[in-house]
Amino acid sequence: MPRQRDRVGWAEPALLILASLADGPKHGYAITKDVEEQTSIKLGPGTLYAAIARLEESGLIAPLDEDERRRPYRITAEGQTVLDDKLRAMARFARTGLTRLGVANA
Amino acid sequence: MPRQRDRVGWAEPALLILASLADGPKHGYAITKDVEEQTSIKLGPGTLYAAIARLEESGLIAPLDEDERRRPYRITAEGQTVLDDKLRAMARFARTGLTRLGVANA
DNA sequence: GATCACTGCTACGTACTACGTAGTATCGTA
DNA sequence: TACGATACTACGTAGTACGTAGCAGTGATC
Repeated sequence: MPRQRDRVGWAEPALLILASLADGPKHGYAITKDVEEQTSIKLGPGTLYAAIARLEESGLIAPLDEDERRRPYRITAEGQTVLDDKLRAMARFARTGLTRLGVANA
Repeated sequence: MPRQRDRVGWAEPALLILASLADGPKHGYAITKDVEEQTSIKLGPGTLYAAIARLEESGLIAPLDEDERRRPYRITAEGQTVLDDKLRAMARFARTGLTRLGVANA
């Protein structure tokens, strides 16, 4: 799916959300803001809440007590494991790619 | 899109292809093999050639002389720029995420 | 005290695209 | 000559990213 400006996306919403929750529990809107700060990627509400629902269904995140205006979520142990795996793979991939590009600091 | 085993994908085919071509020109099948070696991600032909077509259309990769059995491609200067940006963003994101997870080597 | 901006989420439609499977053809090799 | 690897085309399905619109509560400002 055409991501942001060019067609080459590097992270899917689910991963962005997981990484955001790795910092501590947050509700949807706070996740959007955090992701935007960290990555400059703006998740629209449609994208965000759909992805959250799928993550919850997969058991990678879990809902907390909801103050009827906010729906906070936390990352589960399984979510942490998955996230850890993915981030390591990403880091490895990025390092290799930068090396291939001939970038010094890789 | 459900990626591989779990639902949390970390790299889109377009990026995998770009990174593979950063190493030098390759034809489709060789890209599949390279990506699989580097990332354990298997790109089916449908996914692969569709993504290649889009990358070519975007000017991020360009075709080379085709030996009628193989269609080799190279990464363009614009492709290198885009790839460099994405990989740096990925590396930053992965580092931040691992830190948040409390991982030592981040 | 009406308007405006921000917070926070729901609902919905569209189009993209990841993925799998089947099929075609060439080549090497045992 | 039959099998496996190489190399790509064609096609259908369903998942999902993304945008827009809408609704509601909370301030701040004038």
